[in-house]
Amino acid sequence: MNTVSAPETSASLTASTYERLRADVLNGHWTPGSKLGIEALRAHYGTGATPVREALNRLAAEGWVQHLEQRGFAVASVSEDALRELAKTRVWVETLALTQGLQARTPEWEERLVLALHRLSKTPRSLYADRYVENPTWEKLHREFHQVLVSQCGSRWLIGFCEQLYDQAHRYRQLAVKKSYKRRHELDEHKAMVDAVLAGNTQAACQALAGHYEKTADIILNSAL
Amino acid sequence: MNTVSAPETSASLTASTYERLRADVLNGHWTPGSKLGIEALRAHYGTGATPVREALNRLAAEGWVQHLEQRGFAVASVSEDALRELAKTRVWVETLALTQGLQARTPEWEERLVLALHRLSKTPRSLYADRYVENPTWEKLHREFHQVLVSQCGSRWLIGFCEQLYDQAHRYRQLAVKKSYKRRHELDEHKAMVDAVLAGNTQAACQALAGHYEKTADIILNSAL
DNA sequence: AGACAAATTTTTATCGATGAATCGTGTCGC
DNA sequence: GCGACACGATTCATCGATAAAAATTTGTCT
Repeated sequence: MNTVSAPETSASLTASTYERLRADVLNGHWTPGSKLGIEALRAHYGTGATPVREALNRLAAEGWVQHLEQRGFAVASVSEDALRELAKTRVWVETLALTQGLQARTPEWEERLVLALHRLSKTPRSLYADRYVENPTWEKLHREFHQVLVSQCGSRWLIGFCEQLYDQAHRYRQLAVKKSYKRRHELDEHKAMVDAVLAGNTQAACQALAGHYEKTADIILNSAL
Repeated sequence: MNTVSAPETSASLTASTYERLRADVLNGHWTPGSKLGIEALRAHYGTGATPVREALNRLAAEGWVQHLEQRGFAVASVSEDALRELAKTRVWVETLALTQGLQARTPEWEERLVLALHRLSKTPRSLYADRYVENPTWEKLHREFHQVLVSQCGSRWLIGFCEQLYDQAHRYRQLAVKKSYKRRHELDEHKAMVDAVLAGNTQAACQALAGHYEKTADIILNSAL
């Protein structure tokens, strides 16, 4: 849709530090609960304290890091309960978004959905067949697929919430995958959702969606966070 | 519940600047769309540029201000469409939260709700009977009431979303009230919700809730934003 | 040894100054 | 008359230095 990457040195230092730091929290590079000392980050990302601090403030507002008044920042912690709550919320909120989307469905949306699924199906989840190595393309397309799924709901707020929850869940997935990667037929699950949407069957679509998220949460929980 | 105010010089400068700035955006002190120059804010809040900047970064992440790369910050703009979308989303999300809350209802929750309504009913909306002057106590209790209403849903995410939406709607209300204040029987509406909840009637509760928000939005829209 | 207090080190929060980009304005050429 | 360009004035983003807090170590006394 629009130009994709290469934010290398483009934007402000704050912006690029924010993105890198965020990505590093998301993919588990910084362990949940661990302290994010200014000096350490400053050195790691090769900037001054100001950009680091501003980035941390944004991330704190978004809930990725925790700000302890007068004693710095720490990576937001994780817990089994929090994951269960997250999964539950996702089912609720995305069911809502999907239901609304179906009530306002258009051929154009259906086409975008089919296309997103097609692209996802053409991309392997892992870079290698024998062992799991994260495939950035798959990750991007997967996020896009879920984004399209809720994009028809007609509320930018709701779409934003879904994205937030997606990213939160993504972190849990990343953390789990580091322990053990479990093969899975997610393509079938995605296809089931699309089929239900194309058939205009709200109930089936929501059920597929709920099943998908519950399964994801179970897998993560079983990998012993 | 806990100590309320007087964050005067207590916390860090960033924290207090954040709170004050946020409050000023919420109650319309800074006009939507207007520029928030660092120097102006620095002077107004009597601090250095750093705390102002960090506060702005948090507010940007929360959607209260807009950050234009390399050209500063501006108060998030408003529009009729945005308000309609906001109201719609509120109905959806709070209906969801309320429904879930009712499915997990407890005597303790009902008591908190009754109490919140009682306190609200004892407080006048305006400080004066003849003309409208915002009553901070009423504002606080009103927010609390709506918070309690959704607090039983079992998802901190959902509760957080509801609060975000409440605060967003609050800004629109503040902006509208500056143009014209319209007397209204909100107490009856609040009572209708509580009654429905106490009766365990999910449908009636959600209907009352939806009506309440739609009416609010209409009043604001009619005051010619 | 354990508890407390003082002294030291580390880290955070904030300031003032500087480099860098944007904006405004006036001039020149067509 | 109007757009391209250059120059100055603002304003933003970032740095290095410093004051203020917290954490850590050391030292003393019971």
